Amino acid sequence: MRNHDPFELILANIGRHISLTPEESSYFTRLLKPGQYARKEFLLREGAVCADFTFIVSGCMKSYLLDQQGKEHILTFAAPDWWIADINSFISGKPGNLFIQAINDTITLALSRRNQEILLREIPQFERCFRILTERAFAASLQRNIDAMSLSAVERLEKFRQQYPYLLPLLSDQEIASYIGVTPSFFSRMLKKHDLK
Amino acid sequence: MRNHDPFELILANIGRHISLTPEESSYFTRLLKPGQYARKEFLLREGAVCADFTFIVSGCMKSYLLDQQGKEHILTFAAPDWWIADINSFISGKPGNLFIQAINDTITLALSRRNQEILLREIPQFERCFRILTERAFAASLQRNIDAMSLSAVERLEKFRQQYPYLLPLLSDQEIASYIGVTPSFFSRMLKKHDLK
DNA sequence: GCTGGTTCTTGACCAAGGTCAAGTTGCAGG
DNA sequence: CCTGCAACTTGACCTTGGTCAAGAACCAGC
Repeated sequence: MRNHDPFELILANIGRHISLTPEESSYFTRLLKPGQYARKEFLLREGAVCADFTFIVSGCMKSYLLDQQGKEHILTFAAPDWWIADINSFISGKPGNLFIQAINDTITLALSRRNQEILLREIPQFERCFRILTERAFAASLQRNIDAMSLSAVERLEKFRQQYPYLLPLLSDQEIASYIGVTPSFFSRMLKKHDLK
Repeated sequence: MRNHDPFELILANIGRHISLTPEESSYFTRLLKPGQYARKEFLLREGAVCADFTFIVSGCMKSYLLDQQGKEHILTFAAPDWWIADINSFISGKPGNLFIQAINDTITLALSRRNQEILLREIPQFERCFRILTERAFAASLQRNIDAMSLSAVERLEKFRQQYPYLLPLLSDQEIASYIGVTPSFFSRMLKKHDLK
């Protein structure tokens, strides 16, 4: 029997941090808006306000920005069971500079800023939940800063592969190159030179 | 008349996010442990568990790591009214790899993990407060990732100077160089070449 | 007013990674 | 089965920033 409850994954995600009664769970899920995105479809574009905190049910998304020269820099990937947003825009309510785009056909659950506020007011435990989620994301982001400063491109690639093995089959070389911060041509040379194919 | 209440700054910091009764304020401040550090003194060393979330009352601190080649990479500076910690170690309870060191003589207020737990249990509003603080720190960290990927060294320096003008008189060139991710010798050349002195 | 340690500067050389353009390969749609 | 586009590769050359070592400048303490 397959998984017929679209909320099973997100409730398990939340349940790792707080315990909800069935009523609370159902209150929560009613605040979520299901969405689906075809491969390459955008959830958010540069200049738009990021109104939602989005949970990935299946598929995969990426957030990236275009620099002054129009080059794409990938900030994060989001696989199932992860959240994605342009945090800066989400917390400030101002237009952001990130794109969020589906890498694959993707099914999502969106929690809008407004509904998040309602949720936090009605079930204050969620403050705790979001604090913990944010702490972890923050720690991961700091680690990425450290890696960018102290590791070579090859080391960053190795680390990426070990850390996110399940992402590898979903991503093009270009996307991995962008995430670790090198150009596609250097990435290609790097694979060859170090026999990393 | 000078500021005689050592808790004034931290209460204002908290008060930007939540409203406390006088009783709550006093409950909170009793959970804080005052500390002072002489210039160059360590609050935390590599391999130790970071047990405290530390608020800077006056002075200035930095967190950094040493890479495999023994080079120092500064992750964050903390001026008065800021918090500093090795978040990774703090949330996991495991030994971390950061040093936290006073740049100047510094006065601090430390909230231990244990006391934070008590605080969160007794005054759940603090969940909200720490969620917001963490969100902001996370957003800043993401922005730093973006800058590292998409800006040149000179651009990163300019941005740093604009963003933290009050830090400049406290820091040596080496420290700024380390923060923006270049060597001291390249930093020196960079200043000369672009007349940035 | 020395003396010693930092910090900063500079020169000569080096290496990691970028750029641009021209192929190749691969594969999806018709 | 062909066409067309996107992804990947490769060559020639360039730029940014690193390394190492030596000297200059700047204190702080005595």
